[in-house]
Amino acid sequence: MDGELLEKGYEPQAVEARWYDFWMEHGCFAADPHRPGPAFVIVIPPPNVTGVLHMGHALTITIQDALIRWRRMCGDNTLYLPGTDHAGIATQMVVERALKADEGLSRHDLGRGPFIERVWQWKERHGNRINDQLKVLGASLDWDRERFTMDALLTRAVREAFVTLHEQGLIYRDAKLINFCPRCTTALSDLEVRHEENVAGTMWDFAYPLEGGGEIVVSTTRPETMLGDSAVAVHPDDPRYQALIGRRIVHPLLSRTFPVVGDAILVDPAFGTGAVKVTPAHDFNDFEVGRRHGLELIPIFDDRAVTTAVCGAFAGLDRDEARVRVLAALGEQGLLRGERPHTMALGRCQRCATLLEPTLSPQWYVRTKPLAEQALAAVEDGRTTILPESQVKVYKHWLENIQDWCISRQLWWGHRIPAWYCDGCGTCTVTREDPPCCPGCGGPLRQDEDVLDTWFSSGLWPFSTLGWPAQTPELQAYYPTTVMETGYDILFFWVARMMMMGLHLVGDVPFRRVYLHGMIRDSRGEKMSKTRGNVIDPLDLTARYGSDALRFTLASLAVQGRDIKLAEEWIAGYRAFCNKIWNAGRFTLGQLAGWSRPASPPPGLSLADRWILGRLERAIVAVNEGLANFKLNEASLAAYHFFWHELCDWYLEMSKAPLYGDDPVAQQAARYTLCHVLDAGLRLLHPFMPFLTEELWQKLPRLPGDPVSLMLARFPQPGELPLDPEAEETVELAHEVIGAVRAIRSECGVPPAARPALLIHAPAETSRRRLAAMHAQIVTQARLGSLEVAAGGEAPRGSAKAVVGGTVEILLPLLGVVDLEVELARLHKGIGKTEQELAGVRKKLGNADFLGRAPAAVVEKERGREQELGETLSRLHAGLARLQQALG
RNA sequence: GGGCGAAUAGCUCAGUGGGAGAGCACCUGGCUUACACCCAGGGGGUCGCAGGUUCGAGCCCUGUUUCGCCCACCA
Repeated sequence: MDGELLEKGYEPQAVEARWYDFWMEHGCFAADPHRPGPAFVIVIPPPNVTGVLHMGHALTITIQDALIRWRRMCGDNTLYLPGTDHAGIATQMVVERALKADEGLSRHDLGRGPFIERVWQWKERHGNRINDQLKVLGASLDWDRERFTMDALLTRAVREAFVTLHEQGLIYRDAKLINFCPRCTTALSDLEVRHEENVAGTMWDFAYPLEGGGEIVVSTTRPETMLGDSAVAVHPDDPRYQALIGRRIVHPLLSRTFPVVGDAILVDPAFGTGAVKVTPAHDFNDFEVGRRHGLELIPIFDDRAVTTAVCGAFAGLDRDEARVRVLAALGEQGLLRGERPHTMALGRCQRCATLLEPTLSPQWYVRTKPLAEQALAAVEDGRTTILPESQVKVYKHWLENIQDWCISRQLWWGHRIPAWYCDGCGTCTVTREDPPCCPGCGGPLRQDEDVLDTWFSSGLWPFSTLGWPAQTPELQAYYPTTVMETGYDILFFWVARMMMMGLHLVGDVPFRRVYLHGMIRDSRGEKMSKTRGNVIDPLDLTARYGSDALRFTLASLAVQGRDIKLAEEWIAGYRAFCNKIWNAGRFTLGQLAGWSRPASPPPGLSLADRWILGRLERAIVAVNEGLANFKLNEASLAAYHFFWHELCDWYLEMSKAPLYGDDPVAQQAARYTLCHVLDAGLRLLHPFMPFLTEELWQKLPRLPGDPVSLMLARFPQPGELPLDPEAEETVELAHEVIGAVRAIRSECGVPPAARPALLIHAPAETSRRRLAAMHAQIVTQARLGSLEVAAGGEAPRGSAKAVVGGTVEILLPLLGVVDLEVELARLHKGIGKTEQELAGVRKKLGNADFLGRAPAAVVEKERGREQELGETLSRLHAGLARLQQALG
């Protein structure tokens, strides 16, 4: 010990700044696939390269890093692998915006190649900001293994996956209806559609004239799509319309005709007019009707949802204009039959909120059914388990009803689809290596313009990052990974797809365990969003409270399956806890200055020493169990409770007597214990607050063989400390006595400076022995002038009374010190409470059914309570009588 | 239309069959030589509602109300 003094108050900024580089320099994060020991692997859910740290990241990092640090300290061969996602559409939009703002150019002005070059430049300059932010949080990631989904290595994996699936017939190209965003001008998968419910809209009725006279009235929320109608459907059994099936309708605004068809699947005769206009090229249901009846597909919108030439006089209009003009034209012709308010559901673009247009377009798809079956089986047979368990149902339901996955996007930034078309012979070539010419006719080729859905490459992440398709040592040592920790919001987007891809391509599950954390909300439970203005910035919090406090807060609030309502007061509270730890460290280091730490316990451990070691053992069990079961709240709170309310509140105070005293044996024992429990406490807390614990641990006296960093030190394991029930009972008794005296002092208003004489009557010899052993501690902690313990006798006149454990009487003389009336009221209250409790117990014991059917142990326990409460009560009554005597 | 979750102290939440808990807030008293980011003491709850199972229910079952989320192609 160099005698260096700590600052009085804890300043997280200074402490937290100094350790990350230290850990890096000493290679503390580095994984080695050849190392012995069970593997424990977490690959980070890759944040977007464009991303800035938000609360969700802070939570995910807190949980993952706590698990990784814990297992690393337990001796596992850990790998925590970092990396980022190229995030196709998001990144492209960011760079496009910057391009527009800085140079007034669109991506089309630049052209594809130069634009992609710009995105790379942007990524190099601004892209990895989030990595530095992860370091601020203390994430113990192995940066030498950092990956990016567009790296050459991962691009190779994407190519391998695509070609393999294509060869197996699991990737195909087809022209069908797809959700298309007219603003992003790209197709989207079903998952990227944001469903908006209960939108206030309008339902219009209008009449279609029938060829040869008559009309049929249809209802619609999208009148403009009538420009693309190719049928009106009615129910085949509907007597109103049966006769009309097969007749033709004359399009009132365009020069064409189309039929009335009977379709029992689409049409509900009870809804609206019972006749439905059919637009096969812009509605998913109508598309199916079109297939069933061989109807014409008439796309009326281009990829920006502007009406095309087929709309004749209505060409060149956006969707809203087209609606207005069509309604006007129908009105002029006297065909409008009414309108009414109607609530409906709409699909919007997840990214830009634009109303999606179902559009007919050729896209690439993954045939998901066979993949989903494997993913389902792996969860059913337990190769992968999902926590919280409630999410298993959600996972299964989605996979059981899965639709084919549209993986092509009309973007520039992303993995280009490895398909080449020959305009000469019309073939499509999909290969691992770029083909120089058409393998069919030798003619020139053009590559598919589209890129892959970002989630396609994300789906390969657990193995592409480990070198797949090459059989690397990493893949062999670390696949399947151990835990996939992420938010439940991307269960379908990501988790389910990794399961499908990993099982199919690598042949084993990508992870043994899925742990899905909840969403972070504001203190009122609302989603954080820029528009609401309720976003809490984790970096702002770390700046003001420290990363340790933020991490500890998130860990303590992380209850399985629940969203987290985050209020700043929590963080402030755990900031105070950091200060508490700091000061406990300060005290300890002050006491241990110049002391050399023995490797094994010295003789003469006091009761207090043995007691705190017992409490430590229980904390060790709870923290390990909590972490093992992904109950971070239980683990962190167990460590918190031990450190503050057992170590600081009681042990530190009790240790002062031997530490300050002149008995060298007692002093040595106290120093040893103090050092040991603080060390162990820091280890238990380290997964949650890595910086502060490292700072203090580094200053503690070292043992030979100690590693360079706390993060490499051994995590306390259950069963290494002997339990000492006698010490625990003795100290607990003393605590109860001290608590009773303090309560009397406080409630009766005994002046703080007063040092009253305490008399204890304890009929049991065991109690007297225990109290004698704790004599000095009781005197100090209860601030007494003297303490006398006797088997029994007369209570001093005018004393306050409390009873501990049924028979131990606490007698504190108050005559002439305070108003005895106050004590009288206090006693009455205590008696009332005890009576109430006793009545409850007696009621139970008076029930024959309870005696007959409850387990013997439970009955025995209640009998014990009855006796203790009864004894307490009679002693309190005696005290009351005596007090009334003194008053009367 | 299905599925899921929540409802416990003023607030935020733990507590999966036997004595209602934590943190914050509140009240009282204390600058006691680690810490006022602290210490000690205290007040405060018919555990959403109604039934049921059980010797015993905050916890299990049924129904119900309110709130939230997810999934779903009703014009």
